[in-house]
Amino acid sequence: MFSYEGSMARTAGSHSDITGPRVAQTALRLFARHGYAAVSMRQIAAEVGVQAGALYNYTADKQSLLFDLMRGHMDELLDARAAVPMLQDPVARLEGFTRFHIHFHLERLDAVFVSYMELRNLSPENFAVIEGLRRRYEDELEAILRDGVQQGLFGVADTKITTLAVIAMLTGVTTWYRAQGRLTVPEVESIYWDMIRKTVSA
Amino acid sequence: MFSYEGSMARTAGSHSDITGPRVAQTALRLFARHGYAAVSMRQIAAEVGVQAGALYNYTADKQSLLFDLMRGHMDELLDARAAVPMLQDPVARLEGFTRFHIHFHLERLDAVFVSYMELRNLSPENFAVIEGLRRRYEDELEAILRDGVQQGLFGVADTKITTLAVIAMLTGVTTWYRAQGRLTVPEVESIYWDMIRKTVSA
DNA sequence: TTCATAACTGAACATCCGTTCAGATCAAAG
DNA sequence: CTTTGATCTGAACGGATGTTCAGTTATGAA
Repeated sequence: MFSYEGSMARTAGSHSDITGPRVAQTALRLFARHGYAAVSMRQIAAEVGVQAGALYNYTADKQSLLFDLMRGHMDELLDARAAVPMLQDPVARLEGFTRFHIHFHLERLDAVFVSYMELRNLSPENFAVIEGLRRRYEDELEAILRDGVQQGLFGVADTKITTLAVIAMLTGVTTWYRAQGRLTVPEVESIYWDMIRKTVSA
Repeated sequence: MFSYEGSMARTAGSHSDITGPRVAQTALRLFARHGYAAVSMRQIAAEVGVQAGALYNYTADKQSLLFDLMRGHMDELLDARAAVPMLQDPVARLEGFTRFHIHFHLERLDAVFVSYMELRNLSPENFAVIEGLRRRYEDELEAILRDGVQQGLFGVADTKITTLAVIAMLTGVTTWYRAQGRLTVPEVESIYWDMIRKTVSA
């Protein structure tokens, strides 16, 4: 009389609409926490609650898993940005960009972390894609600064460098902000906007 | 009659004063390029020109290799900073800090990259040590800002946040600056100082 | 020239890695 | 109830991982 508790096949209640997103969420969290190279497919599978082989119903390989997460993040970023109505005044546009950048990134700490730290773990072709999307996002900021300079509203020595400096300052908020801290997101936005406003002032 | 070209022991010309530094340099370069977790002891050994086992004459284990590199970098940072004569005027101190930070970091791109990206690969005890050193460095900037605010020279809403924002902006220079570019290091220093000066202006 | 020791090799250890796949079981449609 | 396809298991693949160590040779001092 033998009884096998562990089955060797499809498990009760299993459904790709549930497992699929769980694979992505779990991979994102583990990649953010420990790094892509340090996380094994078996670890991801264990946290999802399946065997490692089952992951390959949802991704072609580990590299695609990383790339799809980063690609999805960048698409979300550009889509969300495009959904904001375009303004005219460079100062208002810069304030809008600043506030958008901060709250968008603070709501996606894991994705931001992975999208920056794991660039070197992308294959060359995948890297080129992500890099292109990132560039597209930064180009808007550069355009804002250029327009502001042209209209005599901003005092910026080098537009390209200032673009990267502003992005670096803004993204840096993700290293210290925690939701349970003393400041709300809008308060943080205002503090950074005050700094950025002065940084580019004439 | 047999002849063995490959020896099984100490190689001609081998000396720890030469191999030791080469191990450290090679590990730093590979960790910066591919990440700690993605680099194997055998890869490091191959680039140094020894077998993997020989590395253990120079480090207790892989974790110590990483920690010693980061620890060495932070010590260098604090020592180099301490060697600069202390000034009185907060504005002059902030300019000095800005210029120091930029050229020190631009001269050590690999070490900067590793010291930031590989924090999560440190054991908890090692992490605490590095974190403490980093905090000590940032504390000087915070003191400068606090003094400047007290003397009415700076207009800063939140000293702690501004400290981190300034550091983030400054360190961001390492992501784009390359030695063969169009700007010299002093020129880059001046551009960033101009931005920082305005960022904290009253 | 002798000899201690510094420096390294080569092999081995147990364990982990990403990925594949035949087969088993479940879910859902007919 | 039957059937089809979706979902997962468990085992296996070849190879890589960090680390240890007995043995071997070069070095440099005595």
